[in-house]
Amino acid sequence: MPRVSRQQTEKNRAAIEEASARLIREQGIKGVSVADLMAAAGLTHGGFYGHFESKDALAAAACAKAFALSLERWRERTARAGDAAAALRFIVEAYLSRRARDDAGNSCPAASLAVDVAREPSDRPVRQSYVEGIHGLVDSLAALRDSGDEAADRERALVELSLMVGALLMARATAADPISDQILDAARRHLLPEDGSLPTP
Amino acid sequence: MPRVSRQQTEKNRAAIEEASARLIREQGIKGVSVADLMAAAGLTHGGFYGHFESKDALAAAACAKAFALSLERWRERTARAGDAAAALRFIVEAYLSRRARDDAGNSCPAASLAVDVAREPSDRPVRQSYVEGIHGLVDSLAALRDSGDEAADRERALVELSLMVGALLMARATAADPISDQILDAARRHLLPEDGSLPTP
DNA sequence: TGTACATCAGTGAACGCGCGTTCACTGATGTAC
DNA sequence: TGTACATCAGTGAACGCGCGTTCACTGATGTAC
Repeated sequence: MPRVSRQQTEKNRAAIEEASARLIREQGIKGVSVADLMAAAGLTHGGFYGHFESKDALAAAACAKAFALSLERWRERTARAGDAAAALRFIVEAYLSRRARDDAGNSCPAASLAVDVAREPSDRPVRQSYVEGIHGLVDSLAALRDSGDEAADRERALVELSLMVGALLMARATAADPISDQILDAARRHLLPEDGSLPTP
Repeated sequence: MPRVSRQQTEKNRAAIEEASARLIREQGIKGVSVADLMAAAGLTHGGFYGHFESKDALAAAACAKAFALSLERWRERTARAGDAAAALRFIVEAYLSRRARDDAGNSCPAASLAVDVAREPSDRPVRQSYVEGIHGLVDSLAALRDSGDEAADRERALVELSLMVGALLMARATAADPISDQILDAARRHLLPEDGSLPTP
């Protein structure tokens, strides 16, 4: 059934972006085909080029979308928390949870897409999306400190995000081995030292 | 020129493994073809299945090889350093160097292969290679502490490796943006707090 | 040590398949009057 | 408001291409005597 209303067209485009944001985090940019992505949005592959110039262009849009979703979730957690310390705790605990490890498609693109983006040639638009996304997350983490020393807050945020990304990715790659949980727990205790032992999932 | 001596056959197999260890770290397991890998070893693609049962089996061997090379390099650095603290400094500085960021093919497989391995189904042999490799690196890092508290040394090693992996991967994905160097510097200062500012590459 | 021959490592064409992208077509949507 | 028609979002077949894997073949290596 061809020709669809403008409203529906926009919905379809959004559906392609959202499905792609999930699928490329799960399986990688090269791991899903245009036909896969369109099918996940409930469409057939032929209409793809009416929405995006190329698969590269979609990858950039999907990466930006994934970061936007992550940042939004961080903001919700921050709003729900009483203070900045509690907000940081919520963010870290969710980031390093078994749920996040086992559901790459809904977790942080800074981690899930890092290697894909690193392997893209430097002129590909997805790299710019990734850089902007990292800036957004780092600024957001640094703002939680607000110690007065802006440089120190930012440096701390860079370390926090790096540790979370590394721990999440290694935990994912070693899932099924006991070291996977140990990595997540060690990273969480390091970031939240007041934490004693941990709640089981 | 077919039929080659047994010695040459072994050399060829080693060359395939070594070329693959480099290329899959650079471009990913899915990013290089069997023909690419064989060509990098100076051979044609048809002979591949005389050496390996499948591309999956090669990926596992190449991953193991990459970890073995990394561990060997850590051991050389440790031997060259006067004491354990100096060894840790050598390892961290090399790990978080611009050189390592810009040369994924020769740097730590714990980072370069994390996402590829995480996306492999759990029955693929490369996952076992990765888990064993991580155990080797963690044990090696923990041994450098040797504080008497084995559990604490190991937990610290898990945090150190996670931070290095995350920082290296994010620095790679953001290369060309100033934040890339800032990530490497922040992680290094966190791991080597006695470090003041840094030598430029 | 020398000879005859079986072995098998490597070659390159070929296989079926899925990829990103293009395009003629369809028919409901949006618009001009 | 109603009608006639141009527009264009989505469909599905088709394109050239590269993938992992197979296989008949080649001829130097390794071995039996």
